[in-house]
Amino acid sequence: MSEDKKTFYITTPIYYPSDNLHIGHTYCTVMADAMARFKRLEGYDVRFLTGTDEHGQKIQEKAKDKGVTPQAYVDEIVDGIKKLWATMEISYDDFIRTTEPRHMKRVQDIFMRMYNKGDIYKGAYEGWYCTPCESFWTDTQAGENHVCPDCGRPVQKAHEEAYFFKLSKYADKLRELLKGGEFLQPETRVNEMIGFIDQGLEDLCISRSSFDWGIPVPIDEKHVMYVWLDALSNYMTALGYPEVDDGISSENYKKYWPADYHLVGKEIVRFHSIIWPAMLMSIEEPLPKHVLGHGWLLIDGGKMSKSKGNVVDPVVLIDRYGVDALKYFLLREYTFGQDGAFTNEVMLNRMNFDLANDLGNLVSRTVSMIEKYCGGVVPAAGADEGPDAELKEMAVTCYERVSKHMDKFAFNLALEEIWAVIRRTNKYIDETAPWVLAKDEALKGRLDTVMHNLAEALRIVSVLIYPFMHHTSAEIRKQIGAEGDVNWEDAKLFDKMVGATVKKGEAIFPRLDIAKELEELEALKAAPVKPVCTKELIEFDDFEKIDLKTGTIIKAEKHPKADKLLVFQVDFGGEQRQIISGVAGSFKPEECIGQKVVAVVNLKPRMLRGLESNGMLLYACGEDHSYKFVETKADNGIEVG
RNA sequence: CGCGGGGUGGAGCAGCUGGUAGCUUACCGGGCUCAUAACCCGGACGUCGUAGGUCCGAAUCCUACCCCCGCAACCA
Repeated sequence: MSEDKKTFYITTPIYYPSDNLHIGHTYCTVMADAMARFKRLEGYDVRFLTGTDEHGQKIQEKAKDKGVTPQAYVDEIVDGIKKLWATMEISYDDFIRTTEPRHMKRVQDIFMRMYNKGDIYKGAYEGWYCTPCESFWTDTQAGENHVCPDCGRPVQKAHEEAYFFKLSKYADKLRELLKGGEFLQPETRVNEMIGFIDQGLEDLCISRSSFDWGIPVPIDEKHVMYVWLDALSNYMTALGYPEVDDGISSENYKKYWPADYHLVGKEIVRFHSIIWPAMLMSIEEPLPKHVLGHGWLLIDGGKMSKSKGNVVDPVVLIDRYGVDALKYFLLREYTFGQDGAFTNEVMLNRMNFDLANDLGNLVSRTVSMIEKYCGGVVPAAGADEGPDAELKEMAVTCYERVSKHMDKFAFNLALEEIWAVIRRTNKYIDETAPWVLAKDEALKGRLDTVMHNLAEALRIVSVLIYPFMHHTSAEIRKQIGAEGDVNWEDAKLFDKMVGATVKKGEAIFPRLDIAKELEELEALKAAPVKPVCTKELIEFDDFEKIDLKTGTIIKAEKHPKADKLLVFQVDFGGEQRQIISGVAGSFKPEECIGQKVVAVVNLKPRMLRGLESNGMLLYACGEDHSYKFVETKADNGIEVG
């Protein structure tokens, strides 16, 4: 029997353990977990994979800064990630780490398959090199000013020998794949990807020799593989593909590949819908059925980032509100594929209104009444009356609506349907007014029917919410006395509870004092103490070389050919200069006029998009690129030192 | 003309394979007392960014424009 079960293979991205995970990673993993649990409940043979992508320059550097080996560095962070998933009871079947031998050997094998196919060639990769840091940077990383993102010093254009994958060769097939309409969702991403292909695919650089924390290229020991092959192939290597001589069977590959769904963030949709299928085309293996790009959780209207200090730590929220409340909120509040605003207030509102008021309170009042009116035992029902039929109908058909939404990963709508049943049940209590029935012995039969229906409705709810909140499901079942394991088929029935013994327990979701919680959450996120000095020490002579002078901006305008640049004319009391700054995001030109400033005036002149900049204005610069002028009260042209 | 997303009652969102706008919350009024000051009912509040167009009919399709926000080869 179980041999014939339909399989369902779902993956999350493998996360990059350069820092601890935040709520965004949790969001993605929670969705995958809910889907995996749902499919298991529906009877599928589910394989759920998550893991970590542990190689690369950034991790090598972080480890170096910390004075540990890269392996030791990632081990510690991965340990934290696994603990987080354990706390949240993420039901993954396998956790793959790209530093594991089972993965590395297989990636090398995949490389060789592509190489032997003639899809990999040696070429030169062009980029920017920072000699003091010995780091290689891409065009984007070096930015318009061509400086090292790390130390801020100028970088030189440089060539690095590297291996390339003939991505361009697959452009037509990829376009066809995307136009098929089934592969990539949501659909809005499809046009984006086709547009990207249409502007011309370049071959992909897949190796690096400027760092060595990676999987060695099998045919050239000077190189390690760049993220593409290394990370993307995890989805197969974890299943034991390809067969290599290490005793791990590829049975799982035969069974579960191709993947049903790769769940990914919108920023890596491109890699999963272009590079990944191209790789698979090269090694002639089946393509995943679907790539799903989910949206981001935005904080204060912007992306969460460490430098802004607005990273939301899931551990804090779990400690305070519990795993289920957090999962419910994440799944209920946001629409798959779209960005959503995360605020503590939105979260606490959901927890209070939906969980405490609607569900928690319903459980509480139901169990209390059955104890009070029926001696704690769920009675048999009499004939339907009044709203009985409507309640039953809504409850026993809810699974259909939930399934329909889950097929589209519309977790929010699935939960909304379940909550419609919960609300209907609350309403049912009002309509039937059991406390009135209880006063008249002649109405005992009717009272029993109502109590029975309430217990059944709650039992169905306990089944339906299982994939999303299995603890809550269990707690409800305990309180209403539902026996046995959760079974999807039971969501279709309305007569399982007669004779069950209810037992009032703690409130499953205590009501929160939102104002107080908001205050405490705010206090918790008190900014971590940052060291004042973040750069290497310099000699006094080095400092002496910098010529700082005061001045006043007398003219300001946008750079005609650049979005981020403002062109200032600055008066230094005698001499007037043109200085360009990348601060268009922080100021409007007109509001800068008359601004007193401090400038470095012995910086070598530099052309910026066709206009010369003669010096540099000083700003207090937030890491999120919000600038504030360093002001002075001195007259123009005064030496600063 | 770089690419993309979005602009819907006070707030946050859904609707967008076209047929006179829906959900949660807040607000006002009422009901109930089994329950976690919860629950239930009713009400007010929107010319669906702007201007055109297609159509018997558009928030939903087309065109132009305005305003926010991301991305521009690796931060879910």
